[in-house]
Formats: sequence, structure tokens, C-alpha cells
Amino acid sequence: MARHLITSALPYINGIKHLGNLVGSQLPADLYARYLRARGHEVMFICATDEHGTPAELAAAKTGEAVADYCARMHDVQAELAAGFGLSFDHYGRSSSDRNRRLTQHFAGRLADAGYIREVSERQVYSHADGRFLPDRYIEGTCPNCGYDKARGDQCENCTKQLDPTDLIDPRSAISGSTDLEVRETKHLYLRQSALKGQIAEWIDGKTDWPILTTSIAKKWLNDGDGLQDRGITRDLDWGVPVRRGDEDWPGMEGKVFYVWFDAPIEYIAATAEWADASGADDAAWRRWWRLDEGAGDVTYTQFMGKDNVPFHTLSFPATLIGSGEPWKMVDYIKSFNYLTYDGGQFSTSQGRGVFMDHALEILPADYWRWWLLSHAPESGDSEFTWENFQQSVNKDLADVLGNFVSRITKFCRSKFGETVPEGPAYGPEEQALTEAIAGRLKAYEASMEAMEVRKAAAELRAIWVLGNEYLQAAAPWSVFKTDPEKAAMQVRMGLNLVRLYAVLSAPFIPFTAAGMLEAINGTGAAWPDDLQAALSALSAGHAFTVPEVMFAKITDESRAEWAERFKGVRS
RNA sequence: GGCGGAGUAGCUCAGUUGGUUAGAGCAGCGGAAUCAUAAUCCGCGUGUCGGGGGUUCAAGUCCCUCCUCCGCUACCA
Repeated sequence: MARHLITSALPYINGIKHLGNLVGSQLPADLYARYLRARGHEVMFICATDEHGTPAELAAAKTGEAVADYCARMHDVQAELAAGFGLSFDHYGRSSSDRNRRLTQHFAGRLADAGYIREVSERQVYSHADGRFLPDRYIEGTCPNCGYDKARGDQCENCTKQLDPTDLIDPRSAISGSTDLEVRETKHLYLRQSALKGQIAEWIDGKTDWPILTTSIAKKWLNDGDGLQDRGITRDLDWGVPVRRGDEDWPGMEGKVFYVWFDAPIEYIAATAEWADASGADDAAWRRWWRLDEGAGDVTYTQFMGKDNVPFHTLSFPATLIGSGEPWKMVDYIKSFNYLTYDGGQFSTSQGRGVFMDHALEILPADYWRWWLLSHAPESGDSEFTWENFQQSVNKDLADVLGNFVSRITKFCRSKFGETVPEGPAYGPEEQALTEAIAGRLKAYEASMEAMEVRKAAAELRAIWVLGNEYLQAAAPWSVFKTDPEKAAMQVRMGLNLVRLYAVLSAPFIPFTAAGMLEAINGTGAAWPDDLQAALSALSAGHAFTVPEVMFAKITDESRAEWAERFKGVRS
């Protein structure tokens, strides 16, 4: 038994997430957490909403709510959707929590004491009409290079030239359109990542087992141009963690908050503390996951995220932890994902393109989505969602291969022997061969799961389902029954035991259905089959069961067409 | 522009350190079976492995070059 700390990238508070967000971090993290728990390991699975920053303020302004109220409401919405998808977080926290505020301030204080913070006076654009400083991308104007009139302050989307906000001709606020702008002097704190470059590079170099996608991004940032740059970690905003140096005021920083990307990763730690608070545990309970000097020495920490998040998790956050000079647990393995595309284009939160978590659950149960998304996870490259592929995969894999297997064996048993496991002789050579075939596949399944090879694991699981159908087809108890009902009984007993086995093995992918299968077969509490032989004999003669309802109704062509139509445009 | 990823059967994708006739699932075609959600099982692939060049006894797998698609490019998160 090992101890596993698992975190999923934090979904931003600004609206309901789409399936691309889900499959890029939270869903595979859940798969891994469920698997490790099933194998008897101690797991701490953490996620939270990322609530600070300008987009949250703007989203709140749009709905007319106070930003704190908006975030509280959206947190509950997201938490409910996460539960709807069966995401088994031990705690789903909030980066705006009191825990995170204190911890973020603590880290800033430590970093300052260690000399890793410097103050920088810089000139930023202030909008009188909006009453706020504007991030570069929230300033629009005419591109000095190509004349495009909707160029943003960070880059012109038309000619792709990198810009400085002050380069823009006729700049205006992208929020209000106001041209009443002024460049003001403002002071900010910078994290001296450049001073930590050596230590970070050394740490990265030690991660030889990380995917190329992850290390190449990290190394590029480390070595690009002049090397790792210092990074501003404060902002002139109202909503965020107030800048303080540990427990003390930070002269000159009044009214400023920390930058979201500074406090968001710290929320991984803070959310674990929130978990302790919520479950009535003491500080030692969460610190044993995070402090090497307080019990985290044997923890394996795995992070899940989309590839766009990699720089912050390989550089910025490690810089914070290393720079603190305290023995914090750092990530052991980063599993990063590419993007899921939707009918040829991008899923887009801002444009409302694609299928979103709430709509997904409205039209189909979570397991349909979990299975398709995980079995098509964008691991080696981007992968594409199409309604045709979704319909075909789900119908074939879930309804035909798995669902129908359960249906055929339970119904056959009911019609010939009633709803109890029938008597019969001991298993013979065919059953032995089946057991060995499953054992081989199971080994591959476990190996894939441990390596977090999600698609491969799904393929192995499916192959195990297929073995059941192959066995039934070859054994043909419906024919054997006519001449040797005793033998048929034994074959049916094997089939029913397979249902129980499949429920256990499938639970990480399709937890809701797996629970239903176990309940039907009256096998609640069944453990992972460390001893396969024994697991396939767990249900013996006389064990009662019920024939489950159709577990996976097929997606009809009509439904598919209707959904493709409904979700082809922009979210309304 | 720079960095990274991808380009393999109609579709979605596997292909370890280069090595026998390039694989899987789906779709399609043929057959078996009829317990089951018309489900299952068996059989069937003459693919310029994006194009071109090169290294090698041998390349999808290494090198060069070109083409196409995608992502990132550091104050959006």
C-alpha cells in the first residue's frame, strides 16, 4: 500500500467547463484516483476552482453580482457538475479560501525573506472609465504594423506581431471601449525565477521519466532567449489574495493582490488543508501529504493538466516551493494532455463552441461521456469529437459488448435456472483457458493504468469484456442445456461471476454503471481481483441476483442528429 | 519568426532501442449461432506508413529537405 497525492488542474471559475477541459485533467485524474483506491492505496485527490483574476471580475460584472457572490455561486455549480460526472475528489476547494489566502501570503513572505522577491516599478495602462488597470490583452487599438483595428495590447491577431500596449494607435479599453486611458506608474513584486533557474533546471533534469511533451516545454522556457525570466506576481485588482508578507503588511503594496497564477497552484496545498478542516481533522492530517518533514516522504505526487498549463507547473510553482526554503512535497509525475477538438475546430469557452458539462449530463448519463472521453483521451496528439464517432463507440463498446453481455447471461440464467447462481460441476479446461486469457489482459490493464496510459487501458478493459462474449459463444450454454443441463449450469455460473468481475474492473471508467452491476449481481463491496481464480468463483450456487435493466440504451440516429444540430453553433 | 506535437487501411488510432509477408477497434463484405439491447462469435485489408533525397545488408522507425494541420510563444487563465 502506497500513498498517492493526485491533483487536477484547477478549472477557472469563469463559466461551465466543456468536455475538452474535462478530459484534459479532471477526468483522467479521477480514473487514476479510482484505480489506485481500488488497488488499496491511500489516495488524496484534490481539485478546486481557480477564482481570482480579471476574467472573474468581468464575468461577475456582467451578471451584476458581487464577484465574491458570483464565485461562490459558480463554485457550487461546478462542484455539482463534477459530482454529476462522478469525479471523486476528496476535496473540491476554492482558491479564494481563507486557507489559500494565508498560505499564499506565507509563501510570499518566505520568498521575500530568502531574497527571491524584488520590487519593480512599471508603467501600466489605467482606464478611468473602468476604474482599473487593464491587462495588456484588454486593451484594443490599431496595429502599428498592419493597421488592423482590433489588435490587442499583447499581440495583433491579424499579423501576429507581438505588441506592447503603448504601441497601439488609438488605444481603447476592450471592456468599456473607453479611450480615457492613461499610463500610470505602479509598483509590483517580481518572483526572481532567474535566481532559481539552476535549482529548477537540476530538478527538471532529474525527471527522466516524464513525457517529452512536458519536459520539452519546461526546457524551452528555461533556456529560451535570456533564460528563465522573473515574473510579476502581483496585480492592481480588487479581487484576489491581498499582498501581505506573511502575517505582516507589505509597505507600498496596499490595495494590490497576488497574481492568480501565483496563488492558484498553492491552492493544491490549501485545498488539502480545507479538506482537513471540512473533515474535522487537525493540521497534521494534511501536512503529512505535503511536508517532507511531517510524513510526506513516502507520498507519490501526480499532477494532471492540459499542455497549456505545463509551464506553470514545471517552473513557476516549483520556483515558489523551492524558493520558500521549506521542505514541501514537489510533483513526481506530470501527466499532460493535448486538446480535444469539436467537429474540426476548437472547443471554446469564450465562444461557447462544443458540448459543455451541464448539457452533456442533460442528454446522457455520465458513464457514456466518461467512457468515450477516456477511451479517446488526447494523449499522443489532439483528438477529435464527432457525434458519429461518439454514437458508434458508445453503442458498440458499452451497449453491445458490455451491456448486452450482462443482459444475455442474466436473462438466460433467469429463464433456465431462476435468479440464483445455479449448481453445477467444477470449472473445466475451457474455464481454465478463459481465466488465463483474462489474467493476461488484466496484467496489461493494470500496467496501463499504473503508467496512466488511458486509451490503452480502455482498450485492454474492452478486450476483457470481449473475452466474456467469446467464452459464452464457444461454451453455448443454451445448446449444452439441452443435453447436459449440469454443465450448462456451470457455464452460467462462470458468466455470472464475469459480471461481478467486470463491475470491479470497469468501475474506474464507468463508476455509476459498475455500481449498478454490482448491486444487481448482489456483490457490493467486491474487491480488486488480486486472485483471479478466486474472484471468478466468488459467486457460488444459491447466490441470489436480479436481472438489471438495460444498462446502456443505444444512441439512436435521431438523437445523434438532434444533438449534432443543437450543439453545432454557439452556446445559448 | 521561434519551440513543440501531428501527418500510418474509408474512420479513430497502435507501432519498444531500425530487422521476418505494417497492426487493433469501428465501418464494409461473407459465414456461424439464436441466450441477449437485430446484440454475439468466426473469417476477409494490393495501405505510394505526407512528398523527395540520404545512411544501412535492412527504415513507418535514424539524418537532411519540403508540404499540410494544430498548440504554445511568458501581465487571459
